[in-house]
Amino acid sequence: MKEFKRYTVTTALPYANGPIHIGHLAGVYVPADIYVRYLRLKHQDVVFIGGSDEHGVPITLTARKEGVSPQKIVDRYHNIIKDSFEKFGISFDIYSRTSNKIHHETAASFFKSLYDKGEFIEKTSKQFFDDAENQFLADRYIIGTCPKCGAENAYGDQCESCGSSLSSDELINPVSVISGNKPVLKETKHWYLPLDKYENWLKQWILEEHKEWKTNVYGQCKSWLDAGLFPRAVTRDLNWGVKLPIPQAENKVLYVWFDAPIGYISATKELRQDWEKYWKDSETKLVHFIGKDNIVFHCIIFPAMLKQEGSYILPENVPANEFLNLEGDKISTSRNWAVWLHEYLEEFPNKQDVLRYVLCANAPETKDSDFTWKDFQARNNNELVAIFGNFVNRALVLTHKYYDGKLPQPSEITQVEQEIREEVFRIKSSIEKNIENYKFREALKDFMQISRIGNKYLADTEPWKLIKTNPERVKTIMYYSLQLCAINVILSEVFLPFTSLKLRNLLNMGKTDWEDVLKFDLLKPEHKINNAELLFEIIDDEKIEKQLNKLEKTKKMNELSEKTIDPQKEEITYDDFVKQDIRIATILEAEKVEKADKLLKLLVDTGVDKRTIVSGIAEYYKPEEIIGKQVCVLINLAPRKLRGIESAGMILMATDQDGSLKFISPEKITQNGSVIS
RNA sequence: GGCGAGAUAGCUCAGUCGGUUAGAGCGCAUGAUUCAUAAUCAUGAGGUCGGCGGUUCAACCCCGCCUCUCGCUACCA
Repeated sequence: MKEFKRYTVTTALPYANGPIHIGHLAGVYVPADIYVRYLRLKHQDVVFIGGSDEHGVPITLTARKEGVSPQKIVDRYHNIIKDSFEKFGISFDIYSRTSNKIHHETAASFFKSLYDKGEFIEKTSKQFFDDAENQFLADRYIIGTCPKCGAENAYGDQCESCGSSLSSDELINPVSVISGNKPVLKETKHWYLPLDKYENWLKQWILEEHKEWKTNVYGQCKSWLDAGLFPRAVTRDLNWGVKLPIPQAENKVLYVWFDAPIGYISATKELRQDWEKYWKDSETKLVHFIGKDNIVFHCIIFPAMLKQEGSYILPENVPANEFLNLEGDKISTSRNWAVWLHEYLEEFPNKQDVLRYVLCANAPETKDSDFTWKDFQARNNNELVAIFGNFVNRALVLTHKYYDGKLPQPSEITQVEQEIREEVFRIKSSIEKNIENYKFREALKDFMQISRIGNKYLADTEPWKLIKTNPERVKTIMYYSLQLCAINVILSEVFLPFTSLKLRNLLNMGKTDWEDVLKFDLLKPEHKINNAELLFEIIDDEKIEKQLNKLEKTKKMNELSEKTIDPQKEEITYDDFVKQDIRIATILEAEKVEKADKLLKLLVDTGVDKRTIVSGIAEYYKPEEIIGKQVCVLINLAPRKLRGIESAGMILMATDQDGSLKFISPEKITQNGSVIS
């Protein structure tokens, strides 16, 4: 293992288009915070970097919707997010933002240095342009009729009605969101990062030199690298973002994925004059904490940028987590299926550590995991209250009862105490090993083991009985119990910072560092401790019910909104309608199209002729069960090649509420070629 | 269709290099206990390690095929 002099730890920049929820915390910020708190306790030189990602199209859309400037939007969410992190004790050295001047300068000069080296490819392509507003339109700025489900108001990149991903040139009747005008195609120039050129060294660096990365991360990278990389545009036509520092690039900004990771560097710059040693010295260990959606950016694209720039180090590890579900369903911002941090803070005041504990204990380290309120309650009541809180309380209460709150002078040590010392030694090194290998769930279990040992110690030795027969022995027992509490102060500083502080105050304990864990004299005889106070309180069913009801309500709201029927489209004339030549036809043959999940190749008798039509219905109909079926076919639609097969027409389908497709068939057998009007 | 990750106790998850009887926490059952927030401690029940085949003296682990879940990707007129 290579030894490092210092650490640069970054966390994915949350997108400032909404508040943050437990998924963010569990996947990225809690693990990163544990890692960093641990390093600090070991007196390592570390910078812990976070910040808001404030550019990109969705923010401009929110701004437009609300009729305010994008800066207004990001100011709002940046503050909410920053506040949530602070209140949860995520101990960033700096929480910055990409709308800062220093970031704009850093990102622009990063681009410039790659540009000057000739790293980019320039390409001209045609994109939609709004004449009235005199600007190019991102996919998200174009709406139109979805070519798949016919819903209006589909975005240029995705139809929210049927969920299919689109590209803006597919939309029927595209309209500019900004002016309402029909956009025109116009040439525009962009700069591309030729990732394909870096394939060789990326393969060597990841696949050969970083086999120790988590399997999910390594596998995902291998998948991308094996598939082959392609040049990727680093610029966009937009006026919200980092302006290009080159001439003839009016109204062009850096693509948000290019500027966001540079935000880590800008924030470090903002934090420290000597920032360069955290980014350019090979004795620095760079670690990116992210969610699995970000793997390709942090393992392939950002490293490519850093390496080609020339002066930067590459990440040593990218411990990406999977996703956290909520009560069995995917967390979704747009469907409001989430536990928002700012709401939790209000509804569970002073219980930050409970959530930190639950999210760490059940973190999606190796696969998606599920947050349930029942589990939250159980872990609080059965683990934090019953094991940790209870042990500390027992030790404190007994000390007050027998010794008026002063540590007794221990007498002889027995085999039991010797074994406890050995266990603590073992636990400490296990926590170290687990944290250093990003196994925070295991490390947290190790930590709880201290209190389990304590509870067993008390149950086995029964000081409340011995006090009558062997008071000298009790002194040793209580002394050792309190030392275990003191050890908990140090260990919990990593996982449960608020509780750690509270316990430290209860014990009247001074400064400590990580290695003190092995000392069994952190508290000296005669040392006075404060009155016992509970570290955690039981969470009753009522509180949990309340949360479940809240989610139930959200579910009902969503169902209601999903049941809304698309509004009627704009009026057309009879002439418009009769342009479509729709006929009754019979399916003669049907087979699956190879290497396509959704496609069936059909031979239909339209009455006019027999023709081949490729249709995206394979998920809903098996080829053998539809032969002989009569359907409606739009026969004068311009033919188009699909997967290499010429498709002449379109089978009309009804899209049901769940997105499934159903044939429109005549009620009785009807002559093929019959006109539908 | 291609690729990646996963499937182990009722629940949530560990399982190193192939090696004796597959582990933990929670939950459950029984007992002990009363210092402690009905908390604690001990003991126990509970497993075809997703399915089928193969390699091997020996497979949760390696290989092949299949099923299901999640993700990336192609495809959608």
